[in-house]
Amino acid sequence: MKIEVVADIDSSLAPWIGKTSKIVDYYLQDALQQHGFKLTKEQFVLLKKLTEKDGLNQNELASLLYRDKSTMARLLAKMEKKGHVRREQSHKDKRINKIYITEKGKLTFDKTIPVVARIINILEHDITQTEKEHMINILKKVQSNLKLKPALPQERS
Amino acid sequence: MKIEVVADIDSSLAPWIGKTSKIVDYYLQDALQQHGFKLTKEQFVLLKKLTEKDGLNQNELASLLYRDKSTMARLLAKMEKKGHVRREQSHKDKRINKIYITEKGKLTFDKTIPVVARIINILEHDITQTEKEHMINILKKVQSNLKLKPALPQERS
DNA sequence: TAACATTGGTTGCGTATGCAACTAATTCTT
DNA sequence: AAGAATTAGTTGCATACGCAACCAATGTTA
Repeated sequence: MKIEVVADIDSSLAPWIGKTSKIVDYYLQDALQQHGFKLTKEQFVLLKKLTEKDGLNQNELASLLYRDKSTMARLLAKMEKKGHVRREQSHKDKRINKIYITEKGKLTFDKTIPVVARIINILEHDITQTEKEHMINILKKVQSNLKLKPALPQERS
Repeated sequence: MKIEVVADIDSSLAPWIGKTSKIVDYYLQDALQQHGFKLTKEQFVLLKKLTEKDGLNQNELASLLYRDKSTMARLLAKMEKKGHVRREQSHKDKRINKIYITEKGKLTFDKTIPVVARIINILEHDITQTEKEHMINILKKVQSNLKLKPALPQERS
């Protein structure tokens, strides 16, 4: 009887999603290191977001990247020290730090893109466009199923 | 041109898998805390594995759960201190610690299962069995696409 | 306007994670 | 059998993560 429930967990989506995500992260991280970029996956994602939208504050970034504001604060501190990112206190509201990507950050990001793109190509090998879309739809459904329930740190990405 | 590549990344599977996994983890963690279990998701997964197979050594567990042996060592130290797990040095090979789940560990695990099962039910709401199987197959394909390439810490789960 | 509430950001804490360097035990080689 | 290589586990280090408590600035309300 207990065994049934355990089997249920195994045949559910959750462990598959989790495990696959872990593997993807691992390869991405590995690729980023091997090519001499001292970027972590998280730092790459941050730069990507900043490339799309500059001048957000820390909370907004945390929200968009689905992390706690404290995590974001520390990530930004590291990135600022490395010179990839600039923190600028707002004049109107002195509580707010607006975040901008620097030239160095842009450069690093551009150099990193092909590496990431390569991993993505590998990982999607032999998967059709239809399958991809189908899968993304199911993933969206999983997300919205969970979004309905309790409260998350913040919003979506 | 750069924008194209960025768009490529966004429409690929990787970010969807990652984000969904993050959300699932978050809910699982939250549910485990809310019900007064002081278990983390990792600790739950460890107990689950031990329920299925007792007496493995640390490296084997690390391998099965897809983590570095140092991470596993520390997780086990915590679980041992809590009394969920017992570490027993092998007589034949004194390097090896065989890991056993304790009665307390079993009890905790059993009480936790319904909580996890509930999250799984929520997350799979409105997803058909066929869709589920289809999705798991694609996830398997992603995993094997990546497994072919460089080297991972260890083996599969 | 003074008191209270809210908001953005920081910090301490506990956990998790992988890598590299290390020790002790075991196995392989010569 | 002695020396070399391998293996299991540990530890230091850096990063990441969320929560809770906190501070300072802004907003709200009485």
